[in-house]
Amino acid sequence: MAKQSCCHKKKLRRGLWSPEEDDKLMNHIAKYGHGCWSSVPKLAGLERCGKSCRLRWINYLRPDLKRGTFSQEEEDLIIQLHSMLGNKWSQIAAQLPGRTDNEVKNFWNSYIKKKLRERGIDPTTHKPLADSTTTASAGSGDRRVATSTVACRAVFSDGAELIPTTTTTAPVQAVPPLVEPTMPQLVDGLKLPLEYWSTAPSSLSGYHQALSLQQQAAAFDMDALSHCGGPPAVAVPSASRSSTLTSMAGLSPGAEQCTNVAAGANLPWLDLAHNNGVVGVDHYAGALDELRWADYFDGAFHAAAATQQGQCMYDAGSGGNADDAVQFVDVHSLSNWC
DNA sequence: AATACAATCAACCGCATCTCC
DNA sequence: TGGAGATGCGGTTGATTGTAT
Repeated sequence: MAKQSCCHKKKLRRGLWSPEEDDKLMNHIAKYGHGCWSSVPKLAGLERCGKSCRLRWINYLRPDLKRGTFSQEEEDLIIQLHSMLGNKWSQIAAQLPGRTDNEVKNFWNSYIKKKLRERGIDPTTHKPLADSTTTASAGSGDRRVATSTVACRAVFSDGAELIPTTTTTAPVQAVPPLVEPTMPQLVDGLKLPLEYWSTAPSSLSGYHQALSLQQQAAAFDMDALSHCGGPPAVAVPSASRSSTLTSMAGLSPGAEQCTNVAAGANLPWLDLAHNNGVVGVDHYAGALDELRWADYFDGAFHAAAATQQGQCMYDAGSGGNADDAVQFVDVHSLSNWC
């Protein structure tokens, strides 16, 4: 017999929400906040499970939701972020104010995925389709092997294609091993230009650029991580709490310390640009682990490696059309895991 | 107008992780 | 320290809506 959900077990209502149910949930949260979700349905007079209430609130009722169609800028940003983060929908959605992970995921699956395929790009690997199949079949454990074989056709959001005349084919073994960085190289100022991911350095310069940034990371001031009034391990929340960000931006109680989340999607404890002290990375090893930087840099290093191939899949390279491309990723926002 | 097919999106499910006792 | 419950996430499903024939 198939395992049944909590709603089944408790014989609770399932399926679409009625306007009356929405009203009840809205009114309850407006008055009391959601607090413990499992107690919300009872307190709000709903025959739903807490999980269902939470989902309804996050995906539909939250007052800060944007709704409507995605703009070209949002679409470009989603593609960029997906190339770096993969299917980390909550993290991607955190960079898009007013959008939910579910919304972004649906948009990706129903629209962007198809669009990329039509342009000959594998939506999973963000590499040209034919090429990604060959590299995938190689099944190598060394990601640099895969990226070093990427073809150089770039397809941009306006449909333009760019086929560079030269292709770097430096043997992989000639490249010194990249040590996966532990903390953002994104230190220099508040915003990281996306040109970093899309510039076309020659041969090994991309590697050296990454290495240089890696060295910067070693000198990165992470003391700022504790600006929220506590040791980093406490102040820096887990990545798995990312979606809490957006709910905190809403009406939930106890969100005072994060009110600027709603305004600018920035966290006070991540106000890195205003602190120039230098501490060792090891000092915050625990916090780093919590932040799952590896998840981020796994993708980022893909992109850095791709730069060695003169590859710019989506944006700024389209003849420098700045209007069409998302130029910056807010570094702080990339760290918005609350 | 009726039907079939495709696209969209809200909601569910199962699992992983976190928190509390 | 371990277990139970709560929470969050990503994948998937299914109902609804739109479009083509």
